Amino acid sequence: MTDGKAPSDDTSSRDRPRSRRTRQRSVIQRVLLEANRPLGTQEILEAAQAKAPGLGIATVYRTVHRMVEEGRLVLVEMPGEAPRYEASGKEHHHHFRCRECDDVFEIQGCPPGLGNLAPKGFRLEDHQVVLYGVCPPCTGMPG
Amino acid sequence: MTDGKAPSDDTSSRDRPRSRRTRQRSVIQRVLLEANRPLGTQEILEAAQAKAPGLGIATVYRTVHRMVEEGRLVLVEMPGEAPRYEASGKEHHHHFRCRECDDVFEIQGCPPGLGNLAPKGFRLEDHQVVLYGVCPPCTGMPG
DNA sequence: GGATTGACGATAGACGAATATCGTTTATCA
DNA sequence: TGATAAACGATATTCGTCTATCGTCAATCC
Repeated sequence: MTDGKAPSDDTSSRDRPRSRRTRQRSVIQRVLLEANRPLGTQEILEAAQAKAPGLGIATVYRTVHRMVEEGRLVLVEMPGEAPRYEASGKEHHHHFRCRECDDVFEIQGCPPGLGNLAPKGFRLEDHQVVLYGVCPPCTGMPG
Repeated sequence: MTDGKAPSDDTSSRDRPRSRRTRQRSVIQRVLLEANRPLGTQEILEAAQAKAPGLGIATVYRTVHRMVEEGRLVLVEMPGEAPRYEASGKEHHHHFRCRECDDVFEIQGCPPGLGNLAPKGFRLEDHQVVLYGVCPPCTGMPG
């Protein structure tokens, strides 16, 4: 123990310094919460810099971690790629990755029968489905 | 062009030096081809060192890359983890990752209805399903 | 058996992602 | 408005993975 401030046992908010509302932080939060798809740290940085010039990568990491801890953001990992982050609270869903633009999109729904895939003896707790292909814009289609 | 040796257009075997059959290489190959699950480079190293003491990590990478190029091995990537490799030529399948021992197992079968998951406008080309849970040994069950 | 050279092990270096550090800026509140 | 310290940007450092280098070893062929 280094400092004994508030005797809070609540792990999710154990005496963290009172947070401040800064321009950088709100811009990053808006970028993430308004995006309808998971974003990587570099994407976040670029989008945020458009509205807050000079914003640094360290602030992106700081803010993203904070939001994950607060439960407002969830980590989205695609095979072989750096982490992305998306707003939490959405319904169970999966993702589609476009091989042209590398963007990741949310896919509603979940294939039935997943519960029967695991052989006898395996305790199935969770699953993840990743679809690969080309998104509408990249196929040249309107929507 | 830097050197114009043999005028071979075959990409998969363009004038590579004649390969030699060494103890290290055959041990690594055996480890991979006899494993019934994808292995990471560190796993490969440890398993191979049991049969070829002193074997180094560089040889693991060299051999694995060579086997991938030769089409005898395929890359298996799990979200947020380092690459694994498994023998190629198997039927279409997916993987189960045990949260206890971190091993990855092959899962036969494929959930139906995957083709209908992608919304209109998305061109679906491929997919990957990852199951998470606990494998039989780790549940304390016999098999 | 001896020459040739592919393959080896050890390890330094490259690489991308993430974290730690530190002096400066600025949100917050008395 | 002024004091306080949270948050900032810049950047050095760390970390894990992978590659390049190089002197030595040994598979292969004559």
